[in-house]
Amino acid sequence: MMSVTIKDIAKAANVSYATVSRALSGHSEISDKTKKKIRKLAKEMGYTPNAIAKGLVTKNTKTLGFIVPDITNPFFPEVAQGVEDCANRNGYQVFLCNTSWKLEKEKQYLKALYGKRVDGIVVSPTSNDITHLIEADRNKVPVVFAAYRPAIADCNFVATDDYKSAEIAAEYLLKLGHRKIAYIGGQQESCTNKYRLKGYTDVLKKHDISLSPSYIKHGEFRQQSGYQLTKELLIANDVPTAILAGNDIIALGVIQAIEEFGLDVPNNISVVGFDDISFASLDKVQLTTVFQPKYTTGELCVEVLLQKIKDSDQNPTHKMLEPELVIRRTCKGI
Amino acid sequence: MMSVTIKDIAKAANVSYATVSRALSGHSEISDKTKKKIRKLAKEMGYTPNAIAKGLVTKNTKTLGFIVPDITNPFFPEVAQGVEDCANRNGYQVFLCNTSWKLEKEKQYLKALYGKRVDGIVVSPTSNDITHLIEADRNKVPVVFAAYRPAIADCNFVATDDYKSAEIAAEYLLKLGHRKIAYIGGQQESCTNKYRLKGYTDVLKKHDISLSPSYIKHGEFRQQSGYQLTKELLIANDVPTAILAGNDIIALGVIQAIEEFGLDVPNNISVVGFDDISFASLDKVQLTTVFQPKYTTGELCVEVLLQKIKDSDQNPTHKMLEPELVIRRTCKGI
DNA sequence: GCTAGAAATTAAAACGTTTGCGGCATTATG
DNA sequence: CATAATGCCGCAAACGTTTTAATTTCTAGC
Repeated sequence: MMSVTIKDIAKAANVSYATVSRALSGHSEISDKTKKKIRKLAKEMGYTPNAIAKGLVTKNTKTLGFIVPDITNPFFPEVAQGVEDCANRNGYQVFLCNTSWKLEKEKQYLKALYGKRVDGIVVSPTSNDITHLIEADRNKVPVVFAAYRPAIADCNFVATDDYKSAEIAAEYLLKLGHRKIAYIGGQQESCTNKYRLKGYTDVLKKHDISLSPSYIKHGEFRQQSGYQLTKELLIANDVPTAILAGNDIIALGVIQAIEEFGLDVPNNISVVGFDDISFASLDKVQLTTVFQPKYTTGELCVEVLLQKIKDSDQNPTHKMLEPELVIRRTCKGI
Repeated sequence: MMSVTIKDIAKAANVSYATVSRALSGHSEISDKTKKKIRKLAKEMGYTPNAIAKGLVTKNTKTLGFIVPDITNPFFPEVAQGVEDCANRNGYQVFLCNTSWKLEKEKQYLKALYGKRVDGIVVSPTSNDITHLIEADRNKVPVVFAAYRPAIADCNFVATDDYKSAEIAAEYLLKLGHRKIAYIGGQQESCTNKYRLKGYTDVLKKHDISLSPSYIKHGEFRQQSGYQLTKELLIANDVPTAILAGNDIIALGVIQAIEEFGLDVPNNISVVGFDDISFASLDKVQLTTVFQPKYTTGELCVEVLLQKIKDSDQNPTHKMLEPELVIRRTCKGI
């Protein structure tokens, strides 16, 4: 498995290896004749440039990292697709790193990515503890946050306005006549969750609706968690007429629990989610939810990342994307 | 953003950089005293080893590539999870490459991965044209096929027995009394599809059931494709009583088309899929399907890959995993 | 206190590229 | 025809590691 190097070609062509390098890369003074000759030779010999040797001298690897908390939630593959496509279009490749919502893994991956000298990192953080990411951004490698709005101003992010998303959803439920609206969230500490929760509580407050603390529950951004939490909620005596779920897969769990409990969606309880993952639009599901531009988020992330790579001391970019209510069949007026 | 190197540490510690290297890597003769001193220093100075420089000399990058056709199909994230976890456990990282079912992209990625000198590649090929992958495996970098059984014997793969899967499904449908069973497949050329199709046709033949060619349709492994093809099927006059879908997401499209057509699943038409993606078990969906051990597939792939990396001239490994019929609510007896 | 041998350290080469600088042909200029 | 300008190309250093061989330092035995 000995691979052919630039030196082998140089020997075969009887030129210096500087010449080979120039012929292959193109962007240097070299005669057309030798360029063609060498390129032909390289092809014949089955030469594949060693990107890692190249990276060592040029100091860039044309590689990005993408850290996600849960590749199994269809939300992330869709943004990953955006990340990947855009990176690819610009000649970059991406390391996908899945943390399974574990901060420790996130830290490990960050270190590994930096060790591999990726040119930049887009990350959808696992928790609200992002000090390591900020530190990396400041001293080591450009970072942009995906689908996450950091509390600190001095960093790049592109996110959908979670606060507004929750407002829209809550307002919609209110308009339908609901007053007893529960919230089944994901990780309580997560930024996304905080904004959504705040959007929800603010709207209720604005309409002078007192919210019972038993109506607010937190777990994880997982179907199982939504299921479990909803069960607990229903077992308690005061059943709500509507449930705002932390995201779509939670919503799926919520619905499952409701129906298993013998109640109907939307006749007994209305449910709305967030994200609009592809399965939400399934005929059988028809989940009312708040759309987030997932693919676009991914694309924009690498766009700002590439900007940052090109010009390292530009001002931080913040992109706020617009959510959109998509009404399907899991909500009903009272 | 100047990173600290081994030389900086050497200077600070007043030793040669060979010593630093040894102190950090550990597996060489060095006194405990200097080892501790240097490690402490390295930490203080915020040293992160440059994996790419290391890769250049050691000839391995502790990096794997994983090429998938469609990250958006939940089947692949689950095997990706297996790939990633297992790789991670063994100190490897993985490049995720998404081809969107495009052969050209697959070739590009293969080249890029080899350029980055990954230590191995697991690939779920996009088409049945795998010559480039075989060539790579022979001359450049170990390759193992995931969820794919190559026609050529001399290569590594781990796959679920697609032929058997289709047999099981078809037998089940027959047992329920169905005789008019259609097949809505994915890419016709794909290996997976061929085996599943053959399993299906063989079983029908065995039971002396003539199969109308209009009952066999091919498109892509996508929901939209299943939807479209089923519409065409239903418009023609001879409506089947059961449909075997090429995989679960196709099945979802199939069901959608059937219901939109005014028929009911399973009362008018039974449907079975393949894979058992997580959404198949949704209360609202309850898709009868043939389970494939997705996570395990991923894990096993990297296990055999790591074996192959360790011992490059060992015999090819073939792992055949067992499918399993999971009966839910989309099938009914006649 | 000397020496043999072991243990710890250093020096230097190597990995496969890119690139600045210098030199040699070749062509243009007067 | 001599010189200047230009175009191509080669030399060699550099990137940050690991590792082999050589060298120094230490330890122990006498």
